[in-house]
Amino acid sequence: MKEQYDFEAIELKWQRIWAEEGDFAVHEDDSKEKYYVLEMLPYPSGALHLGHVRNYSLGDSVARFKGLRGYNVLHPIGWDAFGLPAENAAIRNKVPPGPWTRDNIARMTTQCLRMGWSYDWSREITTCTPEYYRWNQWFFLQMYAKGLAFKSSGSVNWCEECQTVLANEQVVSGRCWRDDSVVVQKDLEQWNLRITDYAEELLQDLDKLNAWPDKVLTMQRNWIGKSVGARVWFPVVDAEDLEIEIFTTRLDTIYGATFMVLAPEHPVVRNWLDDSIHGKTLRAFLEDMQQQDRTVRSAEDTEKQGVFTGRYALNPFSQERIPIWVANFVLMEYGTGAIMAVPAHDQRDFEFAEKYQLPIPTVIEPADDQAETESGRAFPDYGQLVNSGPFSGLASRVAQEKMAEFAETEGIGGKSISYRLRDWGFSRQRYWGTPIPIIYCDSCGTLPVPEDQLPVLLPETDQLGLGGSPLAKLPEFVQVDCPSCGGTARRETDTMDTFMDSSWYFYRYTDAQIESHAIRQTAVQYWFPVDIYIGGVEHAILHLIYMRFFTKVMRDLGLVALDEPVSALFTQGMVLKDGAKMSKSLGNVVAPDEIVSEYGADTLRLFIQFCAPPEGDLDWSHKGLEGSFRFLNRLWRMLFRFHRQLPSLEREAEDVSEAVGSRGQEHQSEDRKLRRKLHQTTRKVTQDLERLHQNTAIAAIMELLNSVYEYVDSTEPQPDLKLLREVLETMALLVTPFAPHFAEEMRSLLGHKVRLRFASWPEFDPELAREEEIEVVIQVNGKVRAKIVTVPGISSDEMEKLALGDERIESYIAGKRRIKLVVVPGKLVNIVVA
RNA sequence: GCCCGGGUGGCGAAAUUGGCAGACGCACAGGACUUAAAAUCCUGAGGAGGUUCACCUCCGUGUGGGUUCGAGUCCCACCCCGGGUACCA
Repeated sequence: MKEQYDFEAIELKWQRIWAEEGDFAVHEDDSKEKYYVLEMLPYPSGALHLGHVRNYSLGDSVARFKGLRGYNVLHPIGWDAFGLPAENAAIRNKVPPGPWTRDNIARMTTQCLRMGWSYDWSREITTCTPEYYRWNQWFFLQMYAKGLAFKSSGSVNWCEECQTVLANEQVVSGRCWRDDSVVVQKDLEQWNLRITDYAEELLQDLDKLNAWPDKVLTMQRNWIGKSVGARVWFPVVDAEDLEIEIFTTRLDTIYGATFMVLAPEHPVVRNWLDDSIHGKTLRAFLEDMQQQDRTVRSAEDTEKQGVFTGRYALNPFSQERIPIWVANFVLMEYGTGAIMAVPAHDQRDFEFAEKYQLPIPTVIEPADDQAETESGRAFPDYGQLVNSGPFSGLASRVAQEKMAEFAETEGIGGKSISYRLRDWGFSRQRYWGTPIPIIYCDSCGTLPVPEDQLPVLLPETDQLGLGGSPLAKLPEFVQVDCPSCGGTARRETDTMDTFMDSSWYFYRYTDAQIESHAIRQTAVQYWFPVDIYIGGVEHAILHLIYMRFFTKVMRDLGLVALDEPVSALFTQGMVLKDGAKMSKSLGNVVAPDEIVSEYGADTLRLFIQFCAPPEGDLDWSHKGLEGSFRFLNRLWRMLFRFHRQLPSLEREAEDVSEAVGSRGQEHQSEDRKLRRKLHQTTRKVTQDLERLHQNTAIAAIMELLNSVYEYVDSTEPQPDLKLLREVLETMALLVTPFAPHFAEEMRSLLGHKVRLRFASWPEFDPELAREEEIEVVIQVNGKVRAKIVTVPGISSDEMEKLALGDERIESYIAGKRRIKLVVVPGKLVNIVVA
């Protein structure tokens, strides 16, 4: 054993052995309980950053802990390799996306190996390979056949200068990030996936996800945004058969609807643009709206803007003629893209009505016990109906029921449920993604690519310049024989949203090599559900809802027998630098490589898990790394000091009394104290790891090491070597989840011939962990006035007696009247006096 | 704007259920070792004030209120920071 802790030699040595011996390769084994640890797969952006290090070190600590606890652990990794950054890099650096991505993967793989994470690399997947993405295409075809994939018009950010679609990220305050020209909204035919068919189930099944964080459940619930209300058709005056459908959650206010508002994108608006009086202003307004960002447009503090269309509708309840407006604050994506405006009882409608001087009649009055309406504001609460024809006098809730019934019998509407959730806009006018397997034939129409012709290969190209869909510019890709008539046809040139790739990859891990099918069902049956899924909280909505949706689709296709793929979710906090998300554009990325070469992977892994709780954000600072490095060195020195003297493993079974007896009685209390600390620490670390409190688990191990130093000091020159050996043995196991190379080396130095893979997590004895004495706090009027050391299990009566009898307490209560006395068993006495 | 989080010493943080606020670590200070320094080992420490120091008092978990014998923890209002907002992943 060397005196110095040579982390590099140790880490490289064990990484080699783990790989050679295949320590992390797993297979389905019915004799063991399985445990599937999944971390969100990385996007190969270039190099590992500290966010990755944090995520995967946490996952690895869980995987190694569960492995030591006897589970058959599946711990896979792969690459989310399609996406926009590769295309941006291609345009910037003139490197095609394929090679760029593959280079990044190679580099990041090396970095992962250097970190010593326990992945089963034989299951590695890369989503940009035909072996993977052909199954994206296959799934798409199944969904197309079931009507779950469909085309519809959708609006995109369009840059006239580049003649191309921009991602939201590429729009910087309304302008193109490349040439600073104004971005407009443009309608394009787009593929969609019908996630809204599953809206109710996605909402209901959130209740099954007991081991998901509440905040994620809440966010998803709000995202799905179920609202119960009614639909009503408003006939347009002087337009035969034309009716506009609205959705409202406040049918009870319909007599107060004095105008209608349509979203600028509403289809009926297009037909009114030629109106001789209003057409011009209408066209100008719509053009204006094309340049207004959608999130800004709907913001409450955004100035409400609108124009009158020149048309009127008939309020089907009051039979009043009401004007139809178009305005920025109504969105096509929500509800029906049209609202009945009730200015007296909706704040946005109120502001709009005031601005454009529309009538604001009151139809709801507060019930007697409610506050008066505030003037200058809408009254949005429930109350009692007035000026509402036959419904006047009813309470809001009752009126909603009666009015919905009325609408139904009259054939003018009825009860309805609306969701905020929109269908999944699935196509991208980009190159670096999975080609959508669709063929357009002038005579046969839209046709799916026959399954036996999959995959539709993405051609390797560097023709990425500006303008339109890159694939559309590759004739050899576009031209295809029609699978039906054999004539000349065109391929779809849009590619899939990359969220497709990450919606089912975790199934593929269970048999990553299978060529005949997307997944092997027996493998999925064995490994699923995922026992814990660990990833950044920034994925709380999109990825995690698409993934849930996809599982339900797969279930309905008969592929899996699951409603939900993931039983427990852990959302990790972000790694920040100076209070902001680390990103290349901010130039605040910290590279782990330097840290690894200066301190080693174990120190980095240990520190990144020690310095903050895993669910909280971590503002990175180098300070403190030294402390984790010091801890490992301190442990190393203790080992070095005693490793030659420690009783050998072979003699471990021999009688303990021999060793203890020979050193007499004098240090028995120190021995007991250390043994107690050992069992307490094992208990604490075990419990903390079960609830993913890695930071406090590490703190506990540090405390134990401090106790060992104290023990060695106080028992000098005769520490109980048998006990010392037991402590060091246990510590090797306890640090394994955080510093596995160190642990492996430590065990080998202690004489173990078998590696951690064959070891077991230490047990603790609650008897030995029990404290000999406890401290009871005595408060007077809630202030700590004394502390009394006593025995565990003391009764409440005795505690009270001790408290009242304590001389320090006497001066505080003497001559005062006792009002109350609270005893918390084993902990505290509070005497309340006046 | 809307939805979801977070705010505790000089710093990262801890505090399973409402019960001693500040474990553990960093930085700092002092001591031991050393010719010296580094490293190491040991000790100290929330802030203010009093006593002349081993004791005591008050203040203290973003701000202001509230519930409670007792609040970092629960409730109400507000301020600041972060994430998401459907084409970044």
